[in-house]
Amino acid sequence: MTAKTQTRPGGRSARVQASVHAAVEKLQHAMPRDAVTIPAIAEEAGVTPSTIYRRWGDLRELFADVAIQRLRPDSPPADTGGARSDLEAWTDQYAEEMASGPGRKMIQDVLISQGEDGKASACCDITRAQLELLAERARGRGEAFPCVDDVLDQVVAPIIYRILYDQPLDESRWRRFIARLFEEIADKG
Amino acid sequence: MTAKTQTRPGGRSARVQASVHAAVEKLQHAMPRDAVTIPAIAEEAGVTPSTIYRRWGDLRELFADVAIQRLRPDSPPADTGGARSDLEAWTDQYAEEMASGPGRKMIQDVLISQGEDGKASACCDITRAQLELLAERARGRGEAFPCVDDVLDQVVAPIIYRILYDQPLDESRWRRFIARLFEEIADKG
DNA sequence: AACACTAAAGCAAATTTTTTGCGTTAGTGC
DNA sequence: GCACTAACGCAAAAAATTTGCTTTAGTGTT
Repeated sequence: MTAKTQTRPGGRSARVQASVHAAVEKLQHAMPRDAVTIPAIAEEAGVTPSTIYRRWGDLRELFADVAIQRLRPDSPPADTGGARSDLEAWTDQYAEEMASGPGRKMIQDVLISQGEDGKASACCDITRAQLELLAERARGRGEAFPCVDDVLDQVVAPIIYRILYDQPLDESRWRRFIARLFEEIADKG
Repeated sequence: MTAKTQTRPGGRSARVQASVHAAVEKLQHAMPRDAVTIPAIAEEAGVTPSTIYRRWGDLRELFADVAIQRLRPDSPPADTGGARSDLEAWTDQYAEEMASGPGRKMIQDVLISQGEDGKASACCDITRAQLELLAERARGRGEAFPCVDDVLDQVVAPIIYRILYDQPLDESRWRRFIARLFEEIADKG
């Protein structure tokens, strides 16, 4: 996952990674974001700056790395008993989380990095996986559920887009988008 | 617009801004992006680094500034004779432009900056203005046109979202999204 | 047209960050 | 336990950013 944790001679990632990540999170709370420098993180983490430079390259990559870990949901989406209300509940929580100060920072951190590898798409995949879970749960109940890509495009995308462009959506609006998707699959059924 | 171009004693922006912008664009073409440094830009532009630092703060702000100017469309959207085909044509061009290498960089540059001011929302506003133009044109012809916010949320947002997350949409998909919006307003009419 | 006023730009020194070479240490597989 | 490899620490060198002060160029007024 973090690339070098595999079984190869010489690897030593776990400890350093943990303390650096912790240092980043601590400093991000303690001071304005642009004041968080690599030398400062290094000192807080008890490692040398060069370690961080060599391992992450720059602040952006490091921040993105931390952000992705925070994005990873710690619990599966709530089960409210019905497909549509499941999706609504998930969306409400997702939107709130993303619109929050830290949430926006995370999105930006991930997008900004996009150095070469697909760190950004990894982040999107996490969301998709959550939705797949909801879809599967619905299927298990014999309920209809919109295509996951459609949910991404018509519900998640506008939420993120508006957050990025500083004009957050309100709940009634994404509720409407969800309603549309369910209407559409109802027509076909 | 660029803040200091107003009528105030002491202003001197125009010349420096022009040469710095030009230098940025030239260097961005000539070398990998991370190799473009402020000192290099300063030399190319024939100004002192400190001038750039004081005026823009850092590379991100400067890049965003340049990107926004490039985003500003130089011609109004094509007139294809009908509201729906106008929107389709505009969307095709927009998506292509944004999905291109330089387009993606621009999006990122703008989003990354988001220092304090609403540079990002300015960028969204440019898109909105284009859509308003299409809507007005349709109105002039007596044709129905979807709500601009709906177009932003259901057509533009997924295009940008997918580009950011490195999984670009294909044409048939946004065509479908456009179709949905037109169906919806047809139902109400 | 000259004058006063203000903010931007130049310059250079001080500071901080980033890069780099090399020796050391810790984790892996045999 | 042994050999091997990559990550880390350390320190010097290079590059970047910041900062105080001076000079220069626009603006508005008389």
